[in-house]
Amino acid sequence: MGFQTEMVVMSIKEIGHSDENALLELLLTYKALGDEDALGNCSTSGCAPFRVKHGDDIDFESSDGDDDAGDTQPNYGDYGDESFIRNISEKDKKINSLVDMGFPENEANMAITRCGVDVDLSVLVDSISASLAAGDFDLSHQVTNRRSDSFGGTTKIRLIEDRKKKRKRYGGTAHGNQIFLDGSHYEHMPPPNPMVGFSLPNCSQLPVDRKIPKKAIGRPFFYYENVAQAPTGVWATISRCLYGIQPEYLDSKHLCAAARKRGYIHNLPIENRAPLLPLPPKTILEAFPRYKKWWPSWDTRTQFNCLRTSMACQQLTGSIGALARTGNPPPRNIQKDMIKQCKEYNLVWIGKNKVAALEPEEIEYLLGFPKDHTRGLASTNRYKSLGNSFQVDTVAYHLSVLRGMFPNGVTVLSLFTGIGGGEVALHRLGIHMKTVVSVEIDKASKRIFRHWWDQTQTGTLIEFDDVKSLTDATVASLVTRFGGFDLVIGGSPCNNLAGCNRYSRDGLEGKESVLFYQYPRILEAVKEAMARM
DNA sequence: TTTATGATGATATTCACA
DNA sequence: TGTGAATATCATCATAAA
Repeated sequence: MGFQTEMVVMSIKEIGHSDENALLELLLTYKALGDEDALGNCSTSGCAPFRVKHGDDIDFESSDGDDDAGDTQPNYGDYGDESFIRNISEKDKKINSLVDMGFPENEANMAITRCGVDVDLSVLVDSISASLAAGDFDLSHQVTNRRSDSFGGTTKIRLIEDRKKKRKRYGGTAHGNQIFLDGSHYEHMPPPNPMVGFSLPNCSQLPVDRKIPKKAIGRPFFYYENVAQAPTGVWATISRCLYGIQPEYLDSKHLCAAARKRGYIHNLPIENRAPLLPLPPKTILEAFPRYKKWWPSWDTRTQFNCLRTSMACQQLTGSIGALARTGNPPPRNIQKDMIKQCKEYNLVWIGKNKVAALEPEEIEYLLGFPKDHTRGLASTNRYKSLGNSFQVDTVAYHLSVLRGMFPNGVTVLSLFTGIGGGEVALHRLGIHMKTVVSVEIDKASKRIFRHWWDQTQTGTLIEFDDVKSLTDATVASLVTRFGGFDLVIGGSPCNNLAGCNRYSRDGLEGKESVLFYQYPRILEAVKEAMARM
């Protein structure tokens, strides 16, 4: 039948999800009317409750059809219903449901294999959509007249599947986008080179063709972050779920001494940004002059690579020290091997022929956190929490535009707070936080953030553990209580997106990274609640 | 039970060169 | 412009040690 996800969502919103026959009947009606007439032209699918109307606005539809009174469960796109699957095996029933929605049976089966049989139907829909969409999306940020044509023809699907099998997961050639025989290609939002965002401190404004849909303009401002080099198609999906706004890709090496290639999607103004002062050092030896004494001339590094969550082991640093003693200088081929390891693990020369990993305090400094911000945790946990955090100077540069807009302070909804990189950025900008509603599940990170808050802030801190437990009803209640939010900020888990994950780089449908979908769900709940104020 | 350690590639981009 | 080599990457797992 070839129904689009949006069509399914609209139908469910209209009649609920307990009446399968009525649902299918309505879907058929939509189909008979023609996708475009019923739904508008749509080039989306990665996130379920995303609907594009005719014209130039992009509108979200809340995934839960009611006002969430008494809503206590995570419900983003939740139209799975146990009564729906009562009489037959869960897997078969879900496959049948998905096939009835127009998905290919093999894709439905694969989605259940990927996501498990217990997940909501919406998760399976999103998984299949993302999978199929890889070869079926228009790249434009704007709404186009290109019809999605459901999920493409059978031939195309098989072609995509064959290609996927060959590539195993997210692969591709080393050169450019995948081009199919029919001329289409995978959705792709390659980061620019150089990765300098829309502007840099003390540099002239770059010409930026930036379009923000009407509905996404203004309060609440939002700021979303994740790794720039996510698997192909991930940023296109993220962008679609965040009003089609193009990511601002920026490598923090342009603001500090460590690389951190990240994508940021936000609706903040980009004029009149101001960096934190003093500007942080941009080279290793400016940041840590004491290492100059031991730094060999043949180690030509001037900046660190990405500061990650785990450090080099002693065995590695010891073996590099031994290699360093093979000559003065060591043979070129040995130098090459050593530099390769030093780059990968961000090692520094702390003595004669002696390298070591950066200390947690040094990483705090490079990332723009106050000294001892994470002190109190075991060192491995300090590395982990820091590796997962923002580079404060980078984020502060983007958030700096809020200073003039909210002279009396801001009310913040902070999702995936971690150790509070966003809040530290606001604090260092001199922006008062009247209230922060923080959502973070990791107890150690929560403790770090709470201690920092108690020491530096006078505003109100409200904490939640899990984004999934922050229901639309709770969001509405918070909006009423605090008069809305000025800023919704957060970077969702990158575990399944990061290139260094050798085990579960599963994309946005991965176990942790799937939490991304909570961000647009909650953001939209905030916007809807604020619209009712 | 918590923490530290060492081993575990694939993917995608960048760059040099023909 | 096309090709191959070089390079970078918010990680995870099993196991040992504390």
